[in-house]
Order: sequence, then C-alpha cells, then structure tokens
Amino acid sequence: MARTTDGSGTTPVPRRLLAAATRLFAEQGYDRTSVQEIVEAAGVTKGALYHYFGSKEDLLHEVYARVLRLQQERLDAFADADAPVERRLRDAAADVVVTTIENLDDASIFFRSMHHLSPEKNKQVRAERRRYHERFRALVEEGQRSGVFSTATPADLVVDYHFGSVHHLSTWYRPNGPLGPREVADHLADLLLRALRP
Amino acid sequence: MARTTDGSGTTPVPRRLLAAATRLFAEQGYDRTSVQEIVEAAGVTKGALYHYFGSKEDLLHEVYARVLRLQQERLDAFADADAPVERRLRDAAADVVVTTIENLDDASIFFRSMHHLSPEKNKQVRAERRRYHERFRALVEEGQRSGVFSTATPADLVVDYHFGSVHHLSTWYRPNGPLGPREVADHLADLLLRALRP
Amino acid sequence: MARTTDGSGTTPVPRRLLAAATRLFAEQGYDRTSVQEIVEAAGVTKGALYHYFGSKEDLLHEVYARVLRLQQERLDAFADADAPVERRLRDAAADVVVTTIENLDDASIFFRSMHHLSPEKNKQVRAERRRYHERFRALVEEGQRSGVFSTATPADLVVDYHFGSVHHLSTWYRPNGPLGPREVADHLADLLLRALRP
Amino acid sequence: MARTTDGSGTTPVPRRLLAAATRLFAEQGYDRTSVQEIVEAAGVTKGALYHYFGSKEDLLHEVYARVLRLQQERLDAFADADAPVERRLRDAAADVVVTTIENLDDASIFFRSMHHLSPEKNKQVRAERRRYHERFRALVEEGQRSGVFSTATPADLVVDYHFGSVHHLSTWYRPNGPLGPREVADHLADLLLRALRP
DNA sequence: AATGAATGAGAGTTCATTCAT
DNA sequence: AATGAATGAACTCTCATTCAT
Repeated sequence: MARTTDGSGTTPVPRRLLAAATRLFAEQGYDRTSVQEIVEAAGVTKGALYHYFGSKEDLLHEVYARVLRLQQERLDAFADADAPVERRLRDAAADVVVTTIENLDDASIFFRSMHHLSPEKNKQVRAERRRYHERFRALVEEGQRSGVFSTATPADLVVDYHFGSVHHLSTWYRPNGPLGPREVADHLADLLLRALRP
Repeated sequence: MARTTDGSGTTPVPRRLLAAATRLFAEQGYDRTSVQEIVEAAGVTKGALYHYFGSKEDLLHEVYARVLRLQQERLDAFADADAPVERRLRDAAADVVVTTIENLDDASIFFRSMHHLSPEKNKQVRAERRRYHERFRALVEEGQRSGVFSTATPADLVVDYHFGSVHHLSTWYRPNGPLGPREVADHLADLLLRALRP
Repeated sequence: MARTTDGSGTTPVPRRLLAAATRLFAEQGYDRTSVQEIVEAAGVTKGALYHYFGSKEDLLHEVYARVLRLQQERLDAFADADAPVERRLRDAAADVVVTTIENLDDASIFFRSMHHLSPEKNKQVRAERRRYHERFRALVEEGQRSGVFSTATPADLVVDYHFGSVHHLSTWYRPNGPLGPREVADHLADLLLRALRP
Repeated sequence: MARTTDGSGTTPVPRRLLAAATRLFAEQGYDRTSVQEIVEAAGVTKGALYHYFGSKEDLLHEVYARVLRLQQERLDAFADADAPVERRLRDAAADVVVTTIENLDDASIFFRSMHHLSPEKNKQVRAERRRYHERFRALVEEGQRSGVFSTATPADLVVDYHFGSVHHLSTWYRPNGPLGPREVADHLADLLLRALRP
C-alpha cells in the first residue's frame, strides 16, 4: 500500500499539495498555474486544499518559508564555523550555489513569483530575506575590516553582485549541461573571492 | 493641440499603447495586467488595440524587441571602439548597468515575463539574447587570449556572473537610494574587472 | 466550573448551538451564515452539530418553533383572560409588540428567513402561524359581533394591518431610540383600537 | 422578428437582465438566485451581464432604484394635489397599496433583500427611503396641526404603522384572493384615517 | 458524544478575443 | 481606423454534508 508517488499513497496530503504546487509554479509560473491543476497533480480535491491552506497565495508563501528556513540554517552554519573569514565566505558563497542548483524549482519560484505575494506577506518574506542578506554582508565586512578583502566596493553591493548570479542560475543552468553543481559553485565563489582581493 | 500626455493627443496610438503596456507590465506583471487596463491607460478602446496588435502577447513581444535592439546597438558600439580590451569590456559592462537602471521597467518585464511568451516567440527572443551574450563573451575571451584576463573561469560563466547582477538590479535598485546609476555601474564593472585580474 | 458564557461551560451543547445560530441568522441572514461560523460561535465542532441537528435548516426550524410556542402561549393567556373584549384585544396587541421588541433577533429571522425553509417545514410553520392569526382574529370578530368594534373592515384585514406593523418593528426599532418597548406597544395598540372604533 | 418574450428578441439586454433578476429575486430571494439562473432566464451569457452591471449586487440596487423613483414620483403627485389634507393623505396611502400590489415582486425584494446590499449602497437606499418617509410624515403632521388628525400618536409612528402593513402585503396578498388591489387599498387607507380621527 | 479530514458541486467574477458596424 | 457589445471558458474560493475513527 505504501507508495511514494505524488498522486496518492501514504504521503500526507499537505505535503503532496506543496510538492505539486512547487513543481507547477516553477514550470509555469504562479499565475499560470490553476488550483485545479495543483489538486489534480496531488490527487486530491479542491476542498482538501482549502482545508489545509487558506488560499493559493498561502501555498506560495509556504514554499517560500521552507526555502528561507533551509537557506538561513545553512548560512548560519557556515558563517559560525571555526575558520578564517575568507574560508567561511567562500564556503557560504559556494554552498548557496549548490543548494540553489539542487532546488532549482524553489529558486525559480522565489525569484520570479515573489511579487505575486500580497503586500503583507511580501513584507514578511522580505524581512526574512534581509536577515539572510545581512548575515552574508557581515562576513564581507568582517573581511574588509581585517584587511583580507578590498574595501573598494561597499559590502552591500558585493552581496547583491553575488546573489544576482545566484538568482540568475535558474535562467541558464541545465542539469545535463557541461558543469555540475559543485563546479559551478566553485567557479562562482572563486569569482567573488577574486573580486574581493585587495 | 500638441500634448505630451499618454492619455491622448498627438502621440501615435501604437506608441501610446506600447508605453502604457510597458508601465503596467512592469508594475503588475504580464498576467495581472488586463487588456482593459492597457487600453484605458492609453486612452483608446479594445478595438484599436486589436487593430494594431494581434494579441496581448504581441504587445509583450514588442516591448522585448525594442529593448533588445537598443541594448545590442549600444553593446556593438562599445565593443567596436578603438581601445584596449579591458577598457572596452569595462565600458560595455558599465553601460549595460546604466541603461538597465534608466529603463528599469523594461528590465523588470524582461527578466520576469519572458516565460509568458509562446514557445515560438520565446525562441526568437532567446536567439537575439544569445547573440548579445556571445558578443559580450567574445570580449572576455579576447582578453583571456591576450593575457590581460585570467583564464581561471570559463568565459561563459563570467558573462552569466555579470548579467546575473544586471538582472538583479530591478530587485534592489531604488532611484532615490544612496547610489546613482553611474556609481552603481562603476562599482559593478569594477567587480567584474577585478575578478578577471590574472 | 459553572460558567455562563456561550463559548463553553455547562450550557448544554444543543442550547448553545441554537443561541449562536439565532444571533448569527439575525445579524447576517440565514444564507450568509455558514455552519462553520455557527459551530465556532458555539465552541463546538461540526460533528457535534450534526449529531444534534439533521441539517442547517433544522436549526432554523427550531428557532421558529421556539418563538411560535412562546407567542401562542402568551396570546392564549391574554385572550382567555376575564375582561371586556376591547381590553383583551388591546392587551394582546400590545403584548405582541413588547415581546417582539424584546426578541428582535427572533423576529428578524422570522420575517426574513421563513422562505428559506423547505416546502414541508414551511407548511408546518404556516399552519402554526395561521392558528395564531385566527385566535387574534377571533377577538376582533367577537368585538365586531358585540358592537364595540366597527365592522367596516373585514377582521382578517384588521389582523394583517396590525401584524404588518409588528413585523415592521425589526426594520426601524432601535433599543436606544426615543421610545421604549412599552411606549411603542401602547401607541400601536392605541392605533389599532382607534381604527376599530365604530 | 420583434418578439416580446424575455428570452430574446428586441428588448435591450440590460432591460431583459433586470426583468429576469427581479422575477427571480422575488421568487427565490437574492442569495438563492445564481447569476447563472439570471443570464439563462434573460437569454444571454454571464459576460453580457458583467458588461452592463458591475456585480450581482448592482443588479439588486438597480431594482431598488427603479422602485424608489416610481414611488417617490407618485407620492409627490398626490401630496402636491389641491385638496384637503385628509383627502391627500388618504389618496397617497391608498395609492402606495395599489402600486405595491401591482408590483408585488419589487416589493418582496425591497423588504426582504435590502440587507443584502453592501453598507455603502444600503446607506444610499436608506437615504432615499427616508426622503419618502418624511414626505409622508409631513402630510400627517399637517393634518395634526390643522386639527383634522388626532395628535395622540407621534406622526413617525403613524407612518411606520401604515408602511408596516404595506410591506406585509407581499406576505399575505394573493392576486386571486377575494379582494382586488383597489379594495384592499381602500380598506387599509380607511383604517389609517379612522385611527387618526381626533 | 464528538472529531475533523475530505468531498464535490456550484458560487461570483474576470478576461482575451471576436465581429457587426 | 476604430467601436463596444457579447462571448465562453476559466478562474479562485465556499459550503453543507459525510464518514472513519
């Protein structure tokens, strides 16, 4: 009886809905995905969806919340490590690339559909996002203060520079392309660190 | 009689429609903008829109075509200039930042709504986009061959790194923020060039 | 342990449900009140409601049954009293005004939602209603036969005239208006009796 | 080609929709009538309805507006007539009964569905309603001042008394009952005038 | 006695597009 | 060149009710 497909089986209904929504939002965009499509992909009825989620938007918000939590945890772990700052920044910069590639669906949604959230939820997500951004910036500033990074560019801009390339991954990265996640991550972290050389 | 408002006056109807659509697509996204809103903003009726454009999607495509044409022209000019390659790359890299900031609406649309185009049109836009990308990459490769740029990172990845930050601009750049277009452009071009130091 | 709030406590569950339903039906109308709202207001779950009541409509019918029983009892008491007919009619006419004002919620429901009952239940309520109407009419006819009331108007119409104004109370009467229930009742009974003067 | 049925023909679409809505709202109530039913009865599609009316509620509001206008016009005509006040009040009181009976559908809707209007629209309708009420009250007060009507009851209450019976008509009046509109009107006006005798 | 997950039908509304004029 | 009435399909969301536990 225990199956692992999305359509039905033992996976809890909310989990199935979230998985189906994630895939469809990434493939087609939030607006182009109908609630009907989601419930069909999850093998339940509309009523079930609205039993667990208040609205279609809530579903989107849940996708975000999950990604944000995951990324923040990983960044915290790397930033708190016992190593020189250039090592910690490099690891964090590379890790966000790897996890982004490994969750390209979530990433696409994140960077393409955030503006579909209501002002209220948008604010909430932006706040959590900012926390993440600032943790990263703190690493850059730490290196700048200790002289291992150049101070030519404001730390803020450096962070935006790097995250721009991370967001961009979902546009060009293809799983069966010439470079694997680790290789891309190393290259992008490399570019960041090289740009920061004094 | 000659007025300059969008609502009516001497500006040709197709131009008015395009301007209204650009603004609305940028503000609300393609899917969330109704044809009704566009024609109201342009001060015409639906019939007029469908007289000049085959569909709502055509309107989006026209927005793209205009941006692409503009950017390609500017890139060609900078790349063909008579100057050292590091100068030409720097100028091109900075210019795309400035023109992106000066047309943030178009940029938002570009990076958020491309997937709303039909496969056919999407292909066409991607082809033109690739041409642009390759011209840029050629500059990087030229510098790598001549030894002024490091060969540590594949040129393709370098270009994606930079354009990631350009796309990202519409997410964080605010006209009344601390940095003007030119300053941001200098910083971002700087980061690129520094990352390419051998 | 003995609490008096609606939300929970010692009040029996069916009673709590009925009270919540009465208030909500009066405030929002029958159709606009969801079963979910009722059970939340009563502090129970849907299962409990459907344990005690067969359907949402049953709840409405119970509200009616309670009001009808109460009004019939009071009318019978006044009509059976040992007093001249003009006194008995006057007291009955005034009393129905007072009790209507004191239970404006029930009254609103009564006059606005009767048509929401199924034909079957509607018939039942109409039958009990008719019994009430006829008891009242009998008083008018008694007075007409004995010559204390004018026979210019058919007794039926007289009763409808008076009950029209009673139904109407829920439209205009406000508890903190200039007139109290007793004063309104006296005035309306007065108008009825004056209209019946030979 | 020129047919007069509701389903289609030369009657303008908005008129057809209004007529269908009026009938259905009266028969089933506002909440129990679906937009689908209305457009089917009018022989058009939903799109057509929303082309002319902003919402289902707008349709209801239009029904009200039409009735209010009609009634106000008639009351003004009777009140402004050149006749003794008791004659003018009598005529106005009887006329509102006749026109109510002749438009029982509108009347049912009016007195049963007003609370379905949004607070905003409700306010508007109440304001127009009050204007009507006050015109009527002015007649009563005029008679009270000149001594032809008793001052025992406040004029406000007298008006509510009469209109209660008018509203009530849609509850009990049946076209094929023993009394015609004119007869009922005479009786009810009679009761009012008799109640007002000094 | 009571839960609450799940159903499934139907609600009001929006919208890109067409077409007679 | 331009109108605007009308279409028809799709949209998100609500709800009374059922049933295994």
